[in-house]
Amino acid sequence: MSEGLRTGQVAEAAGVNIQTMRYYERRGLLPEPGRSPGGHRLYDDQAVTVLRVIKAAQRLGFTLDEVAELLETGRHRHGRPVPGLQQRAQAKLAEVDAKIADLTAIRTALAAAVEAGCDDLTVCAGITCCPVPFTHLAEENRHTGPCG
Amino acid sequence: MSEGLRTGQVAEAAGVNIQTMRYYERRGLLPEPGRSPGGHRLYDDQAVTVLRVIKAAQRLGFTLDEVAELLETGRHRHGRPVPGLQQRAQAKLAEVDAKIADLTAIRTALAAAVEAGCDDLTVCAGITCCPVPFTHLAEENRHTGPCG
DNA sequence: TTGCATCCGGTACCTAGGTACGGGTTTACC
DNA sequence: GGTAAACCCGTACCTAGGTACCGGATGCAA
Repeated sequence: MSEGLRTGQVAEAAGVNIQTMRYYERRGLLPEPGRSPGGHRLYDDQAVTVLRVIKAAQRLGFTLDEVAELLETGRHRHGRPVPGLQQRAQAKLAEVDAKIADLTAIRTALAAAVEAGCDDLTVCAGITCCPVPFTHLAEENRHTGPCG
Repeated sequence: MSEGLRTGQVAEAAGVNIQTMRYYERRGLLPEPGRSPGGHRLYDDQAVTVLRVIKAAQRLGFTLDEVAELLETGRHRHGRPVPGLQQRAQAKLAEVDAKIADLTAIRTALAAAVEAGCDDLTVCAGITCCPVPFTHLAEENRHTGPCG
């Protein structure tokens, strides 16, 4: 019976381990799929997408809890009003913006290093670019605090 | 003798644990500082900056190994030609650009969710925005591979 | 010189996020 | 109906990145 994708197929398509899928299911990141009469999981192909989204968000430094939040914000349960969702979404948005800003700073510093042709370079030996990179990133500890 | 900052001061200023500093030192992320006659570490205030940079990069999803690479690219040992540095810098740059792109995708989806006023919304119950968010993020597995 | 805060190195422990193993079903195909 | 591959659940184990604890030494002020 090929009514839906089996665990292995989804895992393969998304490039993750089967055990990882079950782990995500336990953590509530991956919705529980239907089952075959014999108890085998049967996914629809959105599962693959979800998995890829999870992995992408993770690479960007979100924890699994944050990813869960992100996903829920995104799917927002179709019309059922989730209280506080607006605020959480706003907060997430700010967080994402901050990350983009930081990455942009890194990007700039990196691009400068590349452009200066660091492989053979004595030019900058004293200018701003050298002593420590990405300085503007670190000027304040705006991200410090209860780490949340 | 207050010739330089002591471990505790630096840790405090950067918002990290003292043990963590020693850990970074062992990992080669934080250069070994000078010592007092009695063996206590004495840092200059750049150490604080470096620590903050490390933490910022980490929040963006870089591993400590990657951060080390990033830092080395940035400081590039003042004029001593490091072979292959150009290439590594280029690669890092591409990586950073990809991250920015992904974050931007997430940002867009999130902004849409906010703007649609998800708290009371039935409007989109069927449109692209709903079934799974950030779809464009996941369309291909461009990041898949040996995970490097 | 006494005393308390701080630091030292070494080792043990902790959390997040997986991954592997084992013994037992289910599926799918001949 | 037989059988190999894939799946089930539960539990144990692993890596990265820290953190905590310990007994002993140092720094510095009174």
